[in-house]
Amino acid sequence: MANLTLEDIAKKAGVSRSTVSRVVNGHENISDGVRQRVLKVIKETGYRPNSAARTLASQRSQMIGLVLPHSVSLLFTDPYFPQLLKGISQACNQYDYTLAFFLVSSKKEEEKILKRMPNKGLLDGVLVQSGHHGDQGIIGHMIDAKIPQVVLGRPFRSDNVSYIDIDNIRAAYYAVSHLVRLGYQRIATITGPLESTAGLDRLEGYTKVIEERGNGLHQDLVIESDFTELGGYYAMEKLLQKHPDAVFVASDTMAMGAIRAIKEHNLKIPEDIAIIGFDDLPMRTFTDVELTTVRQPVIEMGRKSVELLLDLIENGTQPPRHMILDAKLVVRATCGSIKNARS
Amino acid sequence: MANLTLEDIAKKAGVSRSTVSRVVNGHENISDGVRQRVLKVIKETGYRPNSAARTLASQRSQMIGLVLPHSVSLLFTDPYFPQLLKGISQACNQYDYTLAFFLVSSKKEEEKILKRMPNKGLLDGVLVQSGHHGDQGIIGHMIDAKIPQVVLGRPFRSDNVSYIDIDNIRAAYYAVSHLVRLGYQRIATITGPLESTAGLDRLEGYTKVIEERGNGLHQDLVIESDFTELGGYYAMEKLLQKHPDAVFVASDTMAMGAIRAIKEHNLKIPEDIAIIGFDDLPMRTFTDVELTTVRQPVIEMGRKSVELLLDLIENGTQPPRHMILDAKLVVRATCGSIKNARS
DNA sequence: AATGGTTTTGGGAGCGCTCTCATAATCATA
DNA sequence: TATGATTATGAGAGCGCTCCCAAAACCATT
Repeated sequence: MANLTLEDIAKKAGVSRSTVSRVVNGHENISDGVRQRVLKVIKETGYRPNSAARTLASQRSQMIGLVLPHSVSLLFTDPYFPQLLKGISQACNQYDYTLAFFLVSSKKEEEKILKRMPNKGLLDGVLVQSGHHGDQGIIGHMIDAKIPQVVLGRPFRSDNVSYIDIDNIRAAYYAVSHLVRLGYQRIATITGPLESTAGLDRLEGYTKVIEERGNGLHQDLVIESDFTELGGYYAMEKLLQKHPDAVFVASDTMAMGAIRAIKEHNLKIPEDIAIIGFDDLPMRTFTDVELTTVRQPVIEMGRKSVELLLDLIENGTQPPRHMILDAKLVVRATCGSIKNARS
Repeated sequence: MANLTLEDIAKKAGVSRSTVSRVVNGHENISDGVRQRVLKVIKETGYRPNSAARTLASQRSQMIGLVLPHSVSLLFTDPYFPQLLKGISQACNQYDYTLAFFLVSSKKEEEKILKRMPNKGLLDGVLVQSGHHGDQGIIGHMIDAKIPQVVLGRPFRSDNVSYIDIDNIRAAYYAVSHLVRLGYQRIATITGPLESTAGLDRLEGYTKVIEERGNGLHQDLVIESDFTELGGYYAMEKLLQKHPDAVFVASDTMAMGAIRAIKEHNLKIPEDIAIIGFDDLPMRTFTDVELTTVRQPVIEMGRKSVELLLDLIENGTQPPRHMILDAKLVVRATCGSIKNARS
């Protein structure tokens, strides 16, 4: 009963190995009688095909990798990742692919992983979380190794690579416009790290609105931070000295830190300072803040990235494709209402 | 340059396939000259061994699976999982194993995954997150398929399975004892789901302390919940009617909910109600609460579980092993001090 | 120089599957 | 019933590696 092979099943069913293979893989042109007989033997014996042999013969592993580079491993406790993983997992399960997970927590690990990954017969393709300068190494490595690849988040050099992302510039533009529309005058921003495209683009959206408004862009209302709660806290501490009446914070996690700083100064949200975040993570799981924020469709992004990658695997790498998903502003309590802003 | 095989390298280096294989796998008894020559060719050509062929020939995939069953997929946004994943990943990287990730988000997915996983040549072993009744199916499946397995968290039937966990009874006992020592009189508890061993054991630790104290166990100070923030919130809402002066909450996430409820009633922590949580998750990333809690060594648990599994894979499954790690009480602000409790 | 022991190398037989090609069975049509 | 077209099945050649066994090369003895 231990480890049956196709050949064993074939013998028991009185057919050839090829025929059993056809049944297992659901090919056509099998007479019904034979199929039933083979299926019966398979069920009785509990036969499971050997994945490695399959991979070797077919040159397809039915497995894709997800790489979270060093630059994001620090942020890994952010609820963004469980969501992403959920979307990716669901798609993998749906399409019968196995997901190999690579969390790179140090430069040393990166080397090891990069050595192991391009092995033929291991992965059919990879998803790489990106957005940071430091990730170009991994992305380039995959290109060199000719492994089909989809990058999550626009990478810095995107001309020869497929990626999926939202339009961060537009989303930020829309969020900040909302603050303008509500009548806020001194609108500040806490940005993500500016070695990330997300950080850069969200700042660009902000800048665009402020410049269009025509009152001029105050550099001291712009503070770069790092997508962490603590970073948001310190950035807000500094910002409070400049007395903004609204802040566009480039991530929900940083927004939590900013809110903590504001509360410590006994200021009220949104009465004294309005806040808009970015991500729409399930923060309410941990806090009671009704954060106005930009919703990133994280789970959907995970799903779509898998679908895009599988398409790339099936149909060759043709010109790289760029998939931009919609983000939308979710208005809750922290941005205040028009009435409030005017009073 | 495309896909070189051992044979190609052998030809280029003027040796046999076997010799190249020996060099690649770091075997001994290779003359230095030959080794250098082969290594040089490998470097020049960028040769990478074919994983599938290796697996097929050696009957080892160097890959382990991590299964998060349906019962935990709902809790997956809990920061517990990123931490666990981090520990597991690090160990996998260290020992040159690849991690296959299976998040089961529905019964239907479970079937598919269980069909795929026991394939020979896919996984050398699996880690199964557990603690719930519902997971016995998956655990049993692995036993039947004779796949080496380590369960994360004591499963309900643990006699024929290896697992790793902390001593939840002792940890809870210790935490509640601390509250007693501080002088609290009406100590309540919000439990985890009682179809989980963790929920059950933490309640048992609580019960033991209360009974030993001799004032009797008040059933209305015990409320079962579900490890979510919202669950903690509602449980606390109910509990507040019974006027406890301290609450042992069986998870940090629930504690956050409980704290939210307490604040809404304008009660002070710890002056009016003391709180002890469980997990020591990086909650301070999201809130400013200085939560007294029981630290689970989650990352270490991840690491150790991999080591245990690899040991099982190497040395056969012998009698199942049970590894119990230490948890310890981390005293912060929410449990109050002796002074405070007496005043 | 012959003997026996130790390293180092090569050859071959799989591992269990897929996939093409050839053959056999079946069917429809004249 | 013979003919060709169609469908169902089998045989064989790999996929690229590991690992055992035998042969060759090397080494130190006597």
